[in-house]
Amino acid sequence: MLDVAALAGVGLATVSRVVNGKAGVSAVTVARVQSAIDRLDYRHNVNASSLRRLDRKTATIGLLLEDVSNPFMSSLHRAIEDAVRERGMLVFAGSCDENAERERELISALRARRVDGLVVVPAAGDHSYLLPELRHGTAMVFVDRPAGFLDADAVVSDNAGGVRAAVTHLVAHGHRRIGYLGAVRGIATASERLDGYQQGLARAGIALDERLVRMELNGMAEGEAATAVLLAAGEPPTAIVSGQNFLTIGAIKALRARGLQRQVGLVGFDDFLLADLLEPAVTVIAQDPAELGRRAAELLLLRLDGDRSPSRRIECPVELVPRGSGEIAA
Amino acid sequence: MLDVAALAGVGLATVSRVVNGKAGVSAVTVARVQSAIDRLDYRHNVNASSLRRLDRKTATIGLLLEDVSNPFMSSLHRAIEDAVRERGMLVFAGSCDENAERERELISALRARRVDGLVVVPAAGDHSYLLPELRHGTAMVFVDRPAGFLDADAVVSDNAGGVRAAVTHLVAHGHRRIGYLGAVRGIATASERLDGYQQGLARAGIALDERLVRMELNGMAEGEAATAVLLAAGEPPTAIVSGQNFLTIGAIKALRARGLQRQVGLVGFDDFLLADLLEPAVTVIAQDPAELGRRAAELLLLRLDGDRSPSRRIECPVELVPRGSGEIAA
DNA sequence: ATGAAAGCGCTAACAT
DNA sequence: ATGTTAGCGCTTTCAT
Repeated sequence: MLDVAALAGVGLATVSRVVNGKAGVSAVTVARVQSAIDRLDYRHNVNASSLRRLDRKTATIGLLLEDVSNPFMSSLHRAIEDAVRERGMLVFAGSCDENAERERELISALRARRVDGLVVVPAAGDHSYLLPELRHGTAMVFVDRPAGFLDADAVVSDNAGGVRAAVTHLVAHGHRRIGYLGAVRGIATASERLDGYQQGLARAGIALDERLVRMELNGMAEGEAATAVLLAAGEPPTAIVSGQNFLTIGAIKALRARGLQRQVGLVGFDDFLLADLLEPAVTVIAQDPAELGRRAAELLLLRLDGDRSPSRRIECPVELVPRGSGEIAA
Repeated sequence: MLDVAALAGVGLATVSRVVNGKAGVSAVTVARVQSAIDRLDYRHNVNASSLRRLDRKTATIGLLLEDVSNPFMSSLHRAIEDAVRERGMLVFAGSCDENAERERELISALRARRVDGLVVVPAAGDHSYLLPELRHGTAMVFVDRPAGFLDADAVVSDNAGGVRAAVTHLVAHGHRRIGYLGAVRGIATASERLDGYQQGLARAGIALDERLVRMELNGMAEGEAATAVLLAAGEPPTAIVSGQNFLTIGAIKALRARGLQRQVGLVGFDDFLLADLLEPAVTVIAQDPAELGRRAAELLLLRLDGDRSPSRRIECPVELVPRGSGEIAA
């Protein structure tokens, strides 16, 4: 910057004004500085800038996902990127893998880089350790699940409602023995969805049969194995609700392996690519990850603009998409 | 940091030494400083640190993808994240959407944050504008495609070889009229794959029929439409090779719509989730995005460690995965 | 409209 | 083993 000032024959402050697009510089001076910038291939140092500037802003946010390569998470990612891009902000992305320690490490690294805000898909556990950070003024929004033991903004899907609708849908097709596959209870979404299952049964006046419920499942293989167990039981379910997309795919594999994909009903939480091209096509409760991301980014930007109102919880609707697998009669 | 020094009753430099884990501080002093850090909830400022430090390193890299939410790209992302995580580095991720201008904007923003290195899936076009940056010492590796008009490290798949193998495979199943669906020629992978198609035909002694080739396709819908055109022609192809995963899915839809999915052979470039559960299951030429990412990160870290040797080009093998759609006889 | 100088949080050189 | 000081690139007073 000093070089630019020297070449343009102006003072340091003037270059700073030009670089930051501030008023109070004559057009000729701007042009001179601009050409010096171009000639020297000068690149503004945002880090140094934020160090000195009053608001301390780095125009940078941190995004913590369960896994950047998970399709649901990466759709969230894209929506958030697009939303903050307009403000010239860049996003640090990281994967926590549902690991609380990894989450803390990443947040610590992000803090050290002085990100303006944080969008977090929280791992299970206690997030009260973020209270000082929150109070300090770092904008923070949780997505997909609320933070544990921390009063902070959250944007989530209507998990219970979605699964409730799925159960009701299957009941309407004559099913009474409906199995359920769920992820680790510690994850808020998993326990809310299980609640929805129980509510759905209750509304239909069906007693809960614990033997039809498999929780703590993680990934396709475990979904497949759990489905196999359900199907092998004395009184197997006539339909299954799966609480997560990889579990759904596992369930499909198990059904296929037994030639039961057209006999046993199936509704999965989360839409996925090609669900409509499988046979039968898969009925799902579709979340809208892009919408979740947009709303989260919107809230974050509000906070960054100084909004200090009480924390908000936004619940996005989900949609049951009938495609075939959920319309198999009992 | 000044506060920490005051509370611990030591000098600034000593706190810096402790924070950076440098030798030459007595165990007691370290403990005292550490406890002051904890008490004050002090967080090191990496930006300020890099400003003053000799090597200027920010422990940060930039990753430019076509789209962070594209499954192939996000797998790359994850592999790179994992590789640099061990060094305590964070990654800025961004989507260029095959848009050269967007790429420049992002790179400019990353430069302004003084990233140590760049991993880029380049949009079509001229990348010589990065030469000053490269010379200046920013580590830079291109993945999936080489940079245009810039001599820089690149990690790519064997695109031509993969499509050649696909054609040979179809020929072995009796096909002579093989259609091809490809993306925009400006993208290196698209033109290399088209080359592979022509090579495969040439090796089989089959004359190229331009009417069987559809290029400049973008996305599922265009893939479907192009397939429809091929199938509606006077002498339709008995098999199709698709040069990209979304085009493949489009082709499947078109075949299904005409009930031809068991008559017309299909091999797609890029594996995708559920390709094995479709009927018929889809034969693909599988790339290994995680391996591409690992190799790219490896190269980048070498450069970051000061390697100034001539630029390297690493080509990763691809694998033809026969699943059914590619084994339909002519 | 412009410039000079102070100082953001830190590391490195030089003290001791 | 530890402290003092200069200065990284920048923005912000406060001058003029």
